[in-house]
Amino acid sequence: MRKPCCDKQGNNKGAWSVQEDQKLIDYIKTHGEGCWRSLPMAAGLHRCGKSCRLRWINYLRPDIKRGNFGQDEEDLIIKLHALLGNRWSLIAGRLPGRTDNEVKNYWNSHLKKKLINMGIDPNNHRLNQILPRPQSEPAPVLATSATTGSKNTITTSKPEKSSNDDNDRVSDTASCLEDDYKSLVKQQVATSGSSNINLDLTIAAPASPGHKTSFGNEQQNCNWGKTCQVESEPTSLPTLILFR
DNA sequence: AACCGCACCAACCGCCTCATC
DNA sequence: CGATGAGGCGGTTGGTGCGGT
Repeated sequence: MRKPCCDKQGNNKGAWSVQEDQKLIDYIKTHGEGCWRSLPMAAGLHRCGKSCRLRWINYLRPDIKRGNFGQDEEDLIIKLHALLGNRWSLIAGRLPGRTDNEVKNYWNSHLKKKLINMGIDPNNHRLNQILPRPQSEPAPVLATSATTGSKNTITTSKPEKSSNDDNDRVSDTASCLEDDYKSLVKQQVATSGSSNINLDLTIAAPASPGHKTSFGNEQQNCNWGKTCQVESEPTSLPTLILFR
């Protein structure tokens, strides 16, 4: 068993003070990110490196966009969650200025409930058949098969952890869905016009500098490493349907 | 005014992956 | 090639604020 990295006595825990924030900002401005383990001592912080990293990435980074999520961001999160499951860092990488923690919190506190209210299972993005839905509600995302009874519904998101260990990774299904996603992107571009949301699924440096994703580590015999360009006509109707 | 429940979100914890030795 | 360290990720927790009773 490995010892925890933050077991050092005397390290601060809990909320960060303004002074601590300033020390961290000053240090990173001067020396840049990296070497989180040695950063606290160098910066004069009584924190573990992990805590410093989290604080910087989730709160102090200058390019962080704070405030409410826009409707386009919401939609994108839902779509990406359908594709990727709880891969928050990947999803956040598609949302400029948003952090994985923020996306995760927003999902858990807002979007999950929203989907449930719409009669959609947030775990698999499928329509709950028994749940009645007000007529005035907009038609939810849904796979064509969910309403037709076809078995072609693609279950993309990561199900509960207990169900299957393989589901804890970017599934082959997800990579197979890339084409569906391309279609969705194409639709989105056609219907909503310009957007500054980065819909590209390139597995590269995300929106913010220094924010690495783990995608490079998860190529898994697929072409995630390539820029996903919308270049071919969809050969079939996309399984996932846009909200709007 | 006091209490309670809920929602939100910052931060922590444990595990995983990758790099290095 | 296994052991170890560091960084990163996702799940969970705890503090705080707010609205309802």
